[in-house]
Amino acid sequence: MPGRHQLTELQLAILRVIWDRSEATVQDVWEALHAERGLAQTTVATMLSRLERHGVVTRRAPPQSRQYHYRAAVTEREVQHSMVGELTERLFDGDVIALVQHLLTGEDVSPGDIAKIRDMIERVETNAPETK
Amino acid sequence: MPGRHQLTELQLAILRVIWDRSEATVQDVWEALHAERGLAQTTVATMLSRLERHGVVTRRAPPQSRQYHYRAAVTEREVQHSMVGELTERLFDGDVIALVQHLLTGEDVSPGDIAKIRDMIERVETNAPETK
DNA sequence: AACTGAGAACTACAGCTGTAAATCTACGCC
DNA sequence: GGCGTAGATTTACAGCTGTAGTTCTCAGTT
Repeated sequence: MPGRHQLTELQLAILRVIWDRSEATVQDVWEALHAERGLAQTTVATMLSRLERHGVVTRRAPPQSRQYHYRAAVTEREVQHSMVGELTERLFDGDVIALVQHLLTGEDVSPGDIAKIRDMIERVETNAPETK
Repeated sequence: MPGRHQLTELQLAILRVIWDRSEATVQDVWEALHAERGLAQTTVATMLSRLERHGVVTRRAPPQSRQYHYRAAVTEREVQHSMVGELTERLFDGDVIALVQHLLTGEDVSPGDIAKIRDMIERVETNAPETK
């Protein structure tokens, strides 16, 4: 039952590692990130502790070892939802349509993308035609 | 020629006041915000100074008074673009389509909204039919 | 039982935001 | 020309992130 999450770049990178393998140790996360970012293990450990304090991840030590295993307490979808929601609120006054319009009229979508979106809409409309 | 902007809620609120009237004093911003947020004038002043330091706004004192007038150095559209871009990068690995899909399949868009988006797409496709 | 090493926990610190009190400064008035 | 005051500037501080060194602890090895 997570509320609003505003996660930073690094926090997301760490979470992504955990999501990918559904459970990870400090070692695992460090191995996955240190090539790109050159972080120290203690940095990763600190971050994971804080994320736990914030209820974003949970941890537990398996019987034989005292090495903690971290699991996500929030799904990627939940995080996406709350972060996109927050951005929409802040930047478009909560108007999702305005956000979509921004995307469509921006220079980041190619005509091909537009076509894809059109198809997506078609699918959504036929699958959920509860237009009542 | 502004680069990446990651603005916070308060910073955006302040900018929005400036955008709305194209030029604003500390007083103006304070008047617009203190009802909602109960900020002190000095708080607003501090924020505006820092925004100026970051190049997000500029200021100038008109001849007769030495009360600064602040103007935005970035447009709302630029900010939207860079913030949405950043979010897309972080959360959807830069895949705009994935973001749109997230929006379409989430519970925030009603069937009516979907229809609006369909219309928008139609307009975009006919206006810019460079599908070559 | 003492020793060591791996991993966890604690401590530290700079830079940022939000918040605002305290202080400086210069213009217009008596 | 001194003085009040409006507004700007300076100073302050807590809480957060990113970053990491230092220290503690316990389990297994001689």
